[in-house]
Amino acid sequence: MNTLAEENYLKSIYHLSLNEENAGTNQLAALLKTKASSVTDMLKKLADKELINYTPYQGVTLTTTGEKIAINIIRKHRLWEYFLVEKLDFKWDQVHEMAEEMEHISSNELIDRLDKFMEYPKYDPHGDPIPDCNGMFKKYDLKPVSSLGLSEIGIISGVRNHSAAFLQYLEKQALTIGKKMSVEEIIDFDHSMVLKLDTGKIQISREVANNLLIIQ
Amino acid sequence: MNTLAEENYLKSIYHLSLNEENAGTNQLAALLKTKASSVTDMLKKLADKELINYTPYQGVTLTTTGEKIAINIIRKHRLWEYFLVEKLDFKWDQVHEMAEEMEHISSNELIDRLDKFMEYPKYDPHGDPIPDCNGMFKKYDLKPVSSLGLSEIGIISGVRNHSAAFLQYLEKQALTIGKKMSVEEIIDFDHSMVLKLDTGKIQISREVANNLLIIQ
DNA sequence: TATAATATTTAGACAAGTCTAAATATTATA
DNA sequence: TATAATATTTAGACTTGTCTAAATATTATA
Repeated sequence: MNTLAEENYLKSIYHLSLNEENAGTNQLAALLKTKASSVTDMLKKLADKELINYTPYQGVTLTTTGEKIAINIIRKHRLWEYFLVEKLDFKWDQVHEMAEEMEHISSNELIDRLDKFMEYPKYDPHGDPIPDCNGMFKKYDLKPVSSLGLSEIGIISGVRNHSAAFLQYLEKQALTIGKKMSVEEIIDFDHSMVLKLDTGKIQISREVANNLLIIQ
Repeated sequence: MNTLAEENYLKSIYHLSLNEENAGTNQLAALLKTKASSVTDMLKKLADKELINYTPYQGVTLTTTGEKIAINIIRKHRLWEYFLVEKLDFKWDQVHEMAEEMEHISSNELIDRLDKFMEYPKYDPHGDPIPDCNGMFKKYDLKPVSSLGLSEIGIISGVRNHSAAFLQYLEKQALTIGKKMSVEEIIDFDHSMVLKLDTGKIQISREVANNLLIIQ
C-alpha cells in the first residue's frame, strides 16, 4: 500500500486536475500546505512508482493506477462524511477534518460494507458525488451561481469551498443543498447578487456566488 | 496530540501492565514487533513527555496521563470492533486489524457519538469491556478455563489471544461468548480438558484452555 | 561471590518526509 | 530577443522512528 503522504498527494493532484489540465508544483504545495521543494521530492517518488506522469517543470497528471487510488480515497472520504452526518448527526460543516483521517483506513471491504449499510448514497453532505466500488460516478454538471444571468434559476447542489466558515455561513442563510433559487438582481459595482429563495431574498457577494454551485 | 507510534507504545505498555506489574523492554519489543533498541529510544521520548515512568533497566509504568491516553485508545478500538460486527456484519475474527487502524482516529466527539449510536455497549465482540467516556469500565474477573477443576462450571466470557486463527477455531467448536460449560474430564498426561456444553462434549488442548476465559 | 546468561542501553547509520537557501528553467515584458 | 519575474529543482540539513552491532547492567547459577 501507499503511505499517508503519498495518498494525500494523489488526492490533491486529482482535485487540481479537475480544473486545470495538469497540476503544478506550487499549486500542489499550496493545497498540501507544504513547500515546493518537498513537492518536487515526492513527485519523483510517485513517478518512480508509476502513479503519476511527471516531466520536470511540466507539472503532473495521474496515471490510470494513480487515478484509481485517488478516486478510492475520495470514495472513502465522502462515504465517511455521509456516515457522520446521517448516522452520527454531525452538521455538514463539522465532518471534513474527521473524514480526512478516516479516508486513509485501508480496508476496501470495510468501505463497501459501509456503503451497503447506508444503502448506497449517491451524494455526500456537500453535494459531491460518491464514486461506487468500481470508481464510477456522475461527472459534475454544476455551475457557480456567479455564472447565472438575471432571472435565471437553479437548484443549489454543491460547494467549491468546503471550509467550516463558508458552510456555516450558507447554513445561516438557508442556502443549503436542494434549495431552489433565482437571480433577482446583479449589482454592477461589485458583482454581488440578490437571490430569490422560497424563504425570501438575500444578497450574496461575488466570492460566495463563485463558490456556490447549482444545477439548472 | 501524540503520534501513531507513541499511541501504540502506550497501548502496549497498558496491556503488559495488566499482567505484570511493569513492562520490560524486551516484552514491549516482542508485542510491538520491533527491536529492543528502538523501544529504549521511544521510552525516553515518552518519559520526556511524562506519559510513562521510566528508569533505565527497571521497566516502565504509565503515568496517570499516559494511562488515560491508553484507555482512550482501547475504548476506540473496542467501540469500532463492536460497530464492525454489529452494524457491518463482520465476524469476530475479521475486525482486529481494521480496529487497529481506526483506534487512531483522533476525534473524541466522534467516538462519543458512535457510542451513543450503538446505545452504549458494555463489551466488545471478544468479551472485553468497553471503557466509557470517562475511562471507567468493569475490571476483569475472568479466569482461564485451565484454572478450573473437575466438574466446575463457567460461562465463556472472553479470550486472551485475539488472533484470527484462534477465534476461527473457537467459532467452529461453538465455544463462543455466553456459552455455558463444565469440566467433564482433565487428562493428566498433557493437561487437555474435555468440556461439556449444551451441544455436546469437546476436547480442548491446554493451550486453548489457557486462552479461553470464563466467569463462574 | 565470581562467572555465565540474559536484558537493556548506547553509538552510529538509514529511510521517509520535510525544510531553507541557492541554482536553474520557464514565461512574460519591454 | 534580451531581461525581469516567476516557477521549479537541487543541495544539504533536520526530525522521527527504525535498525545492527557493540557495550554495559542485571540476574541466575555454580
